[in-house]
Amino acid sequence: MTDRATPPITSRGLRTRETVLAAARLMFEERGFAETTMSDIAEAARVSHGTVYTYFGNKEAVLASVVDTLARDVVVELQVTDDDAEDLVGRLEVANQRYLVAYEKHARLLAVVEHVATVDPHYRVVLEELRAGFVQRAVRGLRRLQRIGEADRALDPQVAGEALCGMVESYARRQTQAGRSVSDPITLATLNRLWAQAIGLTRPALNGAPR
Amino acid sequence: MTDRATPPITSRGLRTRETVLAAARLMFEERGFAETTMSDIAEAARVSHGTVYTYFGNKEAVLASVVDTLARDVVVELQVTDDDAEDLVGRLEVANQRYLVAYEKHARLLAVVEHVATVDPHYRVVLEELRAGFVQRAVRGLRRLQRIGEADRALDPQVAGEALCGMVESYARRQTQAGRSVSDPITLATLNRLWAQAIGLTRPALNGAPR
Amino acid sequence: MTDRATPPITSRGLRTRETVLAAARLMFEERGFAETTMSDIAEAARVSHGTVYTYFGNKEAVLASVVDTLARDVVVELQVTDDDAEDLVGRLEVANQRYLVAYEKHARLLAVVEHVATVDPHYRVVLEELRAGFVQRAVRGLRRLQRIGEADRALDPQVAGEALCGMVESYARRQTQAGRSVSDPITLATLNRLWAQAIGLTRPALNGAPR
Amino acid sequence: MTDRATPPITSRGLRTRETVLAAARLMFEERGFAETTMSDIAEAARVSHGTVYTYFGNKEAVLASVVDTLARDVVVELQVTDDDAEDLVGRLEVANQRYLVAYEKHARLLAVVEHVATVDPHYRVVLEELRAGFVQRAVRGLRRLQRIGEADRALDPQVAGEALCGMVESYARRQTQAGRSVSDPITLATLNRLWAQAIGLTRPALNGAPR
DNA sequence: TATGAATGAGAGTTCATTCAT
DNA sequence: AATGAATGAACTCTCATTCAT
Repeated sequence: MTDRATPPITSRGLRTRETVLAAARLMFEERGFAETTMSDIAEAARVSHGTVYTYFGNKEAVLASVVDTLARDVVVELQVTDDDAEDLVGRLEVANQRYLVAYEKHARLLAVVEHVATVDPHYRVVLEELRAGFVQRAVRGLRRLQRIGEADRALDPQVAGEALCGMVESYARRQTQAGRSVSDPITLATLNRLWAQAIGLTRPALNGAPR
Repeated sequence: MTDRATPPITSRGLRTRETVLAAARLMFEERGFAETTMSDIAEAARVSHGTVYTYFGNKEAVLASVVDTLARDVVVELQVTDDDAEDLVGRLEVANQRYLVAYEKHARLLAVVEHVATVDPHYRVVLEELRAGFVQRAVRGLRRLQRIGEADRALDPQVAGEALCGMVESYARRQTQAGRSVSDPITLATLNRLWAQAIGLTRPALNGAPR
Repeated sequence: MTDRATPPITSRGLRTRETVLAAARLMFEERGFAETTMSDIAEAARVSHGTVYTYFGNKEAVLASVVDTLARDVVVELQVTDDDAEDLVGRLEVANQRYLVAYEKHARLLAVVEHVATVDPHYRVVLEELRAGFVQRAVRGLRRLQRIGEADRALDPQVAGEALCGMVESYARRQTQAGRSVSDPITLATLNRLWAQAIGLTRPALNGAPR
Repeated sequence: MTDRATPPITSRGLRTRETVLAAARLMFEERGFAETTMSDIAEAARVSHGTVYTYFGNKEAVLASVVDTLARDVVVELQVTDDDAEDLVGRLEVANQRYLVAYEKHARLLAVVEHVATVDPHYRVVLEELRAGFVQRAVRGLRRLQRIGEADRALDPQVAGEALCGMVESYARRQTQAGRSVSDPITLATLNRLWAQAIGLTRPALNGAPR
């Protein structure tokens, strides 16, 4: 009941904590949360059973920490610099590429989070936030294009933004699950073209055909 | 060792089996497979603990049966009649609507299947097959439109088909998870329009703007 | 609790009872008592689950009935007629042969009884009685031979009788367990010769060497 | 799946393991293997339910360990030193005594092993090996006596050896089961005399009559 | 008489968590 | 800080037995 986990003070403790965290992530990815035991984690980290409890109050806390790290990483990886803020299409393409790469990297852990999210609302929020950056950029980009008359004004930007981000994510998920890579240029080009045409991007802005 | 579970013979047995199956589906949807206990199922079905084992050899077998029923239902629900085979866009719209409705109905169970699929390859196949009908229809439709010059020939039909189906599924998933309905006409119209424009459908074939 | 088992009245009932009994014996022999389930018995008898309870109040009662039949059979099989009552050695040889044959026939069930006897004293008595006939004949025979000066008078007839019967039973058990037959003439001859020499039977009474 | 039972490292763990093992032996002896529950063992060892699983992967493993200990003990207890290797009869008498004492000590556990051996061939081998030493000594002894003309050459030494060892074991079993001791000098003397006479040992080698 | 559905006590086993060292 | 022993609640599954038909 009492939270017996204390933050590590010595550098040795810090190292151990990191080791456990890394091991936990690996195991969660490999087996899912419910199917991973604390022993699995301890074994993978090559520490004793009880050591995990030195740093984490319980199994839930381990997951929370793993997901926390994930969230931090993803935010960084999806960052699109503001250079060349006017090239909206170019920014979209960069964002999509970043997204595909990041998704591929974290796909297995994301699947775990998605599963626990069906039971624990906290993780629903986390997922929401992870996606928010990607979606909001898309929605805002679409709005701007509609305003300057370069995108189909008949589309609800929120619905369209979410749907198109979903398209990319969904494709990434499917490919990743099937063990196929998703960061190849052809896939990227096709998705970009679908996206651009879907929002009715007027021709001049469009790059050449994929392949 | 031996499969102690026998199919019911009397109508009473049949009724009980159905009750258990329905209860199991509810519990799996609510808590996921690993998090549901056999007692949960028995309680929900208002039968004794052991009765579940009268009809299902073990927990896995219950899931298998639940998913089997799901698969049967989905196939029927996604069926698009061959009437008006020439109106490709109309057929696409019908298919999308069917899909959204079916997805909404089965979303929670599908999430469960998706989770167990990460561990058990058998369920990967099941999911694959569930999606196959929807995706193949999309891919074939796109190919036909490309051939008659009414869709963008620069697109890889397989990638595009999968991506667009993914777009619809993804949208449905997100909305459903957030507790929002997905079968309203505006959402449908927007998704249809995105789809149509994405594949570069020439204007005449396109219905009016959504809203 | 209430003894729901009623003795069968119709001939059809009698037949069913016999079928169940035979099936039970087979299963007990094959798996032992604890490892045999009522379903095993029902299945082997090709009757329904509940039918067993029509004739036997519970699992214990089935075993009791099986063992009862066994006891009756064994008594008959070990019977040595009183013809030629004077040829003591001949009678011994006949008794030994009878015993070996009977043991081989019932070995597997006897092993079961021996096991339950470790827990249930009732079966200890049953085993005692099964052996009693064989042992008593040996003891009485030895006493008579000692009296007429044809056997070693230094032996305690009770100990010797039990030990020699044990020798035969033990040999039968071992051979049977190893899947070897025990009713061949060489084995019999060797055991007879050991027995005869052990009690110091004076030469004239002894038959020739085995082989 | 994985063998969660690890050998103890600390002396405390070692002590606990021994306690559990001893308790298990007691319970197996008292009730047999199938009839003993893991809770019985835990209770008898005064440890918690789960502690048994700390040291033994499952119930089978507990039995295996108990039997392993038994086998080691028996080998030591049956050892007959090679002193006075020429006094064959003396050695036989020592071997018999050792055997009776050892049998009495382990009778109940042996009965358990004999029962599981009917189902698990591994234990058949174990029993075979336990007896092998005793039987082989007898067979070899008899062969040597036959060669030097001091034993009945008409006997098949293998059959005779097995039968006579069986006689001793059988007697020990019966007496032990009936709750009587077996290590008294009269029993021993009688068995020795029966054995000696059975193999036709010529008089000079024979010690005086029992009693 | 016979059937098969239903029951529930109880078995083996797992594993998150606590504790003594 | 780290270890490994110990715990016990909770789980899956079995099976003797009862009951309605």
